[in-house]
Amino acid sequence: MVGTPLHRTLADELRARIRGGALGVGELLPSEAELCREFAASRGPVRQALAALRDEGLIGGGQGRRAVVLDAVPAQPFESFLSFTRRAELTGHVPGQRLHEIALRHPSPAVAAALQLEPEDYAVQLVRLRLLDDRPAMLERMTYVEKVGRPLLEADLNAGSIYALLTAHGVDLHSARHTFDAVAADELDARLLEVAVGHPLLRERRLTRTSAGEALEWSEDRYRPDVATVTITNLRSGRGGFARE
Amino acid sequence: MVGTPLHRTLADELRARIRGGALGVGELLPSEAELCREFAASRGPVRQALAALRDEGLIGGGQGRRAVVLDAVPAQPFESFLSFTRRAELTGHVPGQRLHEIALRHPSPAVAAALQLEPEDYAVQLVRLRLLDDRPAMLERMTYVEKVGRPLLEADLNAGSIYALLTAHGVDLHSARHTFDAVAADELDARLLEVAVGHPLLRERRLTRTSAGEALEWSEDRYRPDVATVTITNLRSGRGGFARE
DNA sequence: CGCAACGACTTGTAGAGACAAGTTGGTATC
DNA sequence: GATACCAACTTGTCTCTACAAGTCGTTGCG
Repeated sequence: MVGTPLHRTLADELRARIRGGALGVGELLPSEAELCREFAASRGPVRQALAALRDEGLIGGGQGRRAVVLDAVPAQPFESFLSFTRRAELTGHVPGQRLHEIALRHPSPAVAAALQLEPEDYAVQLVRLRLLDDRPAMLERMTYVEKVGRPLLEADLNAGSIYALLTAHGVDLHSARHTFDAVAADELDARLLEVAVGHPLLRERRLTRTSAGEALEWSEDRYRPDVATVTITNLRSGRGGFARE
Repeated sequence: MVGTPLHRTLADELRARIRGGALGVGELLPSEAELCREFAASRGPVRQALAALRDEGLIGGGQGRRAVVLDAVPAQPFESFLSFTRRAELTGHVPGQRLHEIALRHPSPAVAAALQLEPEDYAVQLVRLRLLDDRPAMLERMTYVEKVGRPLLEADLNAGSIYALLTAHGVDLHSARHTFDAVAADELDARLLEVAVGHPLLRERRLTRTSAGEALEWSEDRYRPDVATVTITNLRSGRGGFARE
């Protein structure tokens, strides 16, 4: 693999050992010096890789103490935050989707402003109905900046998770800002979600950014409250979890 | 300050500049080389400090590009998660409240189950209207286990934050689970929030626990979506922030 | 036997240097 | 004027060195 930074391949290798069971929970990792020898690297990249695993909650440790494997299956708060598919699977439901439309067009001024786009820029917009156990659960209206959205035009959007597709394309999803409120169902909502016009729906508006702070995606999701809700758990000190069900 | 690592004081200093307004949102940070000169440090600690701010979502940037301030108000995860009062103050609004009723009674079976109470146990229940800038914003129906709720019976609930009152009494609030959906306004909602019956409202149901896992509080809050919404920020690796406005 | 001191090992912190890779703005050319 | 190119600047990555600070097992003394 040419082009991938050393610290990254190192982190991937260690992650694989932990997930694969070569390093069990509670076991000690090799010391930094040993890792340096093994991978013929200096301490910099080794420490960078270990810091990454520490951030993910995979390993712990402290000054003077070797790093220890904490958990083989780390919480993936971010992934489950963004992926309806992943969350449905984790809660034992069968996710599904029906693409309503996909288009390449100039977004409306409001959406363009959220994504920091110029009036002449294009964006990929799609409307998709999400299902839980074959029942209409959520209607998502998503807008991607052109560069990110291009691959979606050729993908089979009835087949899988957009989140998985984007990360597979190397898209750098880093942070997301979610705003929740309630709205009355409009014409389209009512038809696709199979409720009456005016029925209360949970609305989630989301802006997703890269680590550089560039906006990538603007999404407006509307949930049928009797089929799907959004759940968050937060601790006084620690990472927050997130779930949809 | 003896004993604190250089990269930490550096991060603190930069954080202070951003929060204090010396570095506004959208502004570019000094380059790494400039920071090295200014603090007479090498690039190591400087980069460590910048990485910390990046993790917090305060700054962005990329290879070849200077770091840029993304957000001046970093997440205050737990406190702002629970306190309407605190959040309103942070966003520059004036919070208010009008107590509708407070009672010591046997809770309904559903609420008793959520709080793991026996049928003969008492609980303190209150209904309170929350205001933002004197406009009705949210109606909260809260239930506390008797031991925790007792002090509330004697407190002036029109004056301040219950969260602040409880922590002042040494109550060990540790984790909270929030579930969001949408409901139609009922009779009481409509009268107090000044909307029509059937109007869509954002509903947040919350179960708060001690660090030992005992349930303390069950709350059902209903937001007027045109006055108040709920916002969460989550990062790929790091704690999620939370805000109401 | 209990305990303190020591030493080997480990991670945390910091400095300096070097090159790669990306961005930006100015300049020369067509 | 539009475009291609280049040079300066900036961040990303990596190496090497050095010392501080913490952990832990061992050793020797009381």
